[in-house]
Amino acid sequence: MKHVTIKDVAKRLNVSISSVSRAFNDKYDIKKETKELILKTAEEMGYFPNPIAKKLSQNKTFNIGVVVPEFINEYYSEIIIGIQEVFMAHGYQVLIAQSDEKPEIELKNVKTLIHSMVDGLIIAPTMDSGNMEYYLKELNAGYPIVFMSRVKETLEASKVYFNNKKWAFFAAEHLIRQRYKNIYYLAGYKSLNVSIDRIEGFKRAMNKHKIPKENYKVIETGLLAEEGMQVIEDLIYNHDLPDAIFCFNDRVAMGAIAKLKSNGIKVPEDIAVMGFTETRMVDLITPKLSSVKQPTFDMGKNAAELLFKQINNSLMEPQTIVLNGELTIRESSVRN
Amino acid sequence: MKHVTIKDVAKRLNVSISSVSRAFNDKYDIKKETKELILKTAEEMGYFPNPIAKKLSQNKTFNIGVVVPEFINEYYSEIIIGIQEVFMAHGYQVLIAQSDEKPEIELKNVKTLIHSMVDGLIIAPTMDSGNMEYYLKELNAGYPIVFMSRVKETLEASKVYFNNKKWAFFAAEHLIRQRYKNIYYLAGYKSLNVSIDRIEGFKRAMNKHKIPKENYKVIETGLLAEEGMQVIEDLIYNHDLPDAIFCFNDRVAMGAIAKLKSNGIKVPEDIAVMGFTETRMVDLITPKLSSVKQPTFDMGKNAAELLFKQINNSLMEPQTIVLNGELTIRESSVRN
DNA sequence: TTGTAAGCGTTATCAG
DNA sequence: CTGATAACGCTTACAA
Repeated sequence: MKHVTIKDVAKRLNVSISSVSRAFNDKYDIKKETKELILKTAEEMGYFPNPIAKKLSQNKTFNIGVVVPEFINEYYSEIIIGIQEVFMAHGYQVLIAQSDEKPEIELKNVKTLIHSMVDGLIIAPTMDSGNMEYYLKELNAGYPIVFMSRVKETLEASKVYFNNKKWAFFAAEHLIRQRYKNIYYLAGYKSLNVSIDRIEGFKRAMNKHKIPKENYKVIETGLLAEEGMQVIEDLIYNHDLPDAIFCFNDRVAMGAIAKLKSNGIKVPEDIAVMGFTETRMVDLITPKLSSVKQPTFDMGKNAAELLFKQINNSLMEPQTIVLNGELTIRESSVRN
Repeated sequence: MKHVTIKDVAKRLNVSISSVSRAFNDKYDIKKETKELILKTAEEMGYFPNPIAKKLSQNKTFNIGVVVPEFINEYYSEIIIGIQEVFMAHGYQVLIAQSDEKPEIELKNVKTLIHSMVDGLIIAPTMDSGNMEYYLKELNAGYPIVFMSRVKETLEASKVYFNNKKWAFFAAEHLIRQRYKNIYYLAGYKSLNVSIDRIEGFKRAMNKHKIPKENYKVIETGLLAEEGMQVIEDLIYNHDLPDAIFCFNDRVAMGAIAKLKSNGIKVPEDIAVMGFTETRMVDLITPKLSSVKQPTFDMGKNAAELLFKQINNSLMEPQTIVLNGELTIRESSVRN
């Protein structure tokens, strides 16, 4: 139970604790044999440097904090794995906090992590609340922060995000090319930065292909399957069905498809459906869902690397990384 | 950037640092006014106790480690949320490590966490490898560990798990009551403790209802949808199809359903399907999937509370908590 | 009720 | 190359 300390090792070998310390941190000069002897003995004694003491004396925690809106869905889980991979390789611990999609909880999480003195933060904000100001204040005070995923392009800070405009454009264009004439976009929350970007991409495709304004619509939904269902129910009730639907994410798409099917409307024969942020479910549902895949793992890795550089002051200017994805057409969005 | 310390506060008020310390830890006697004055001044100065220093002097890290097989699927994510809720309320940080279903990585994760001196561990093991011995050695050496989810009932340690036998029995019995005569169980990995228990529950139902041995089968699959698909493909190839299939989890079930459908086999008309470990997808697929819901959140909370007690020595004997679930019959397993 | 001072286990500076 | 020793910021006997 008792932890062997550097002193125990030093005493055993009749060397100073500094020597032992040096043996374990090869940035100092120390004779090779001494070092090997120390390491060997330490090993035998079951000594392992106490990370807490190291943290205190170096005034670093070697912890970083990651704040995500949720990690129930695979999207942020995969991102986190990417982050962990980078930081664990550098001997850091990654503290994960999830905000349950609530800005208040997000702010609390960030404050808790800052109080626990993490060396840096990766934040994937929920909605655009007033929190950003607070984060930027911390950032300007010298706190390393990297923003991720749901961020504005204009944000003056290091950030990593998906090129939502471009890929929403591609997805919408695909539907147009399939000769669908009436296309509705179930757009997530309009207050979400990513939503705004995807709406812009969607509209750009409509304009480029000269789809008349009365032939497309942007409808606000939430992020959940139930909300996709609700919108479809309303559309059915209002006899206002398009021939193609583009959804904010796969969950909304799956909700929409389920509701359409249960009303005897066939996908894609009667109405085509397109998802976004591809999940593992796409191949398992009927029809298989067309969707846009985001490079989640890379997103995490990139954000982590940016933060790591920031922590070590090797990043002078805020840097922005914009990632691209992959559009895979499956059964749900093609003419037979 | 510079952190305000206890000394700064003490100096400002001309009190000793111990007084300041005491003001922040109300377990010592201190005059009420002094305390309030100190707290107020500290607040003004932006002082916040340095957690690292506290950790070092108390020889505790106030960190606990959680090792899960994966957190891509909602199952462990929800469990983690339950754990976090309990420990954050006690001022602990929760370090999460995922083993990618690999025992070697799991062992490495546990060792890393122990080296980083977490005050206790919650381990959800991947497979039954030799790792258990190592964990029990640490446990016996006084290290607080709680095991979770995929554990043997005979394990002599605190543990929290789902009553797999019972609920696999209920699920299988439901299929029998629906008058399905040939029932196959796609059983996950046989080396998984939960698999063994569910197989036992399945067989118990078969025996109770006197289903002849030639009318049921236990087939090893993995944990993934693809593996469910593969098994169905093989069965189709061998002209060996039952009239009902019970699956290790919803993913396997969804894979099975997808493969059956793509071969023109109707669910549940031709073959009924039953899932397990209910996911949010159950209502979104066609047909809606019958499944057994596990209390993930409670599982996390219970494990966390057990560990917390162990850390604080208020738990003398290893304790076992066995949780129950909920069987929901949907479209995939009923006769019309 | 308050202050003094010795830890906690390292790193890092400065001599030697 | 190695050893003493002062930090790091807090808790906690012990004394007053």
